[in-house]
Amino acid sequence: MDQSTETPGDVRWLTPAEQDAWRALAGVVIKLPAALEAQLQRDSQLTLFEYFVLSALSAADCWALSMGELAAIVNGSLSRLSNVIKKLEIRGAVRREPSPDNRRYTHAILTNAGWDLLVAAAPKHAEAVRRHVFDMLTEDQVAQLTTLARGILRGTEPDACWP
Amino acid sequence: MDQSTETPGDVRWLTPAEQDAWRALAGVVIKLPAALEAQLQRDSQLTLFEYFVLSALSAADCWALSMGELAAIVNGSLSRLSNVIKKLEIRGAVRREPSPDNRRYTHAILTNAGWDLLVAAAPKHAEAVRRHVFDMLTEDQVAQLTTLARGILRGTEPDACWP
DNA sequence: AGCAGATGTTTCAAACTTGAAGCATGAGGT
DNA sequence: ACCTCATGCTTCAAGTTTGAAACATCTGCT
Repeated sequence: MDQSTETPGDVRWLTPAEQDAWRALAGVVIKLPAALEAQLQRDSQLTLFEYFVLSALSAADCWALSMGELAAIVNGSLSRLSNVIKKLEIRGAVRREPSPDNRRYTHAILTNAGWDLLVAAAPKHAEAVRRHVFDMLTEDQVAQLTTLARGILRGTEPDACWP
Repeated sequence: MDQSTETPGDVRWLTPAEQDAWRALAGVVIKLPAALEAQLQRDSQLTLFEYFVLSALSAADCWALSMGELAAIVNGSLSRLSNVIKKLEIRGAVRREPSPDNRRYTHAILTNAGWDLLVAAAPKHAEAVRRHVFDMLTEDQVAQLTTLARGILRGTEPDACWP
């Protein structure tokens, strides 16, 4: 409400080169997930988020993770995850049970049916990722992409700064 | 529904290097917009999408664009845009009127108040983009990013292929 | 043991998004 | 001129996401 007191003199605006980069990056950030979602939905009736969830569980010990751990891995809020797990549970792809150690924790556990669903979805999803991303890049560019994206990710993590 | 007839032999899975790149890119695609949204919301009560809308209008001739053009520029569905413009209109940042040429077209037009809102929001938003993205990259990396992102964008555009 | 607070998850209402259906205006054929 | 279809936008219902509050379990203090 009070940003009219901003002193414009000290703003570091983006350079033209940075503006170009930002436009391109913004496009990717919007369109890439949309394209992958569309493919997953069409071929496997899965959301990208649901796919990440199944994928994360399949990589975990005993195919099980607590809701909190899982939410952190798939970058989603706890309440969003809770709803999605509920949906996947109804579909039979996942089951929930309280941790035997500490009954505050709910374990989300991949079922065999969930594994089958993931296995069925994976090939076309991998193809889509390849088509949309890696077919467009040289090997060197893949290495660059990894470095770049990790750099940006580092910049996104520490949110504890106020102007 | 019929992907069980998939022959797994010919799937080009991702290489380990590609998997690394994909994990990093997926992180960026999720977290970067979330971080920018949070800042805009906090400082200017604006969605990233709303910011894009105001920004696109401010760059247009006469501060006006038809709904369809605007939707294409900001990468949103027409119905989403229609709702958002309605909200911005209530807020006084935008006004709508039918095109004089062809009354099927609705022009969304930036108001002075909308311009002020954008100008007030821009400095902190630019700072956020800089902090989250460009402060993490060297000048060379910015150039790489532009090329990479444009490549990926090209891969995302032509969606007219079915397996 | 008993209780205050911390921790992990779920639920609820409000806001948002989506796709389909509806509405309005124009263009093209007869 | 009339009718039909195409085009541009809006609205509606259904589904999703969010943040806050509720709920349940555990921990540590007395």
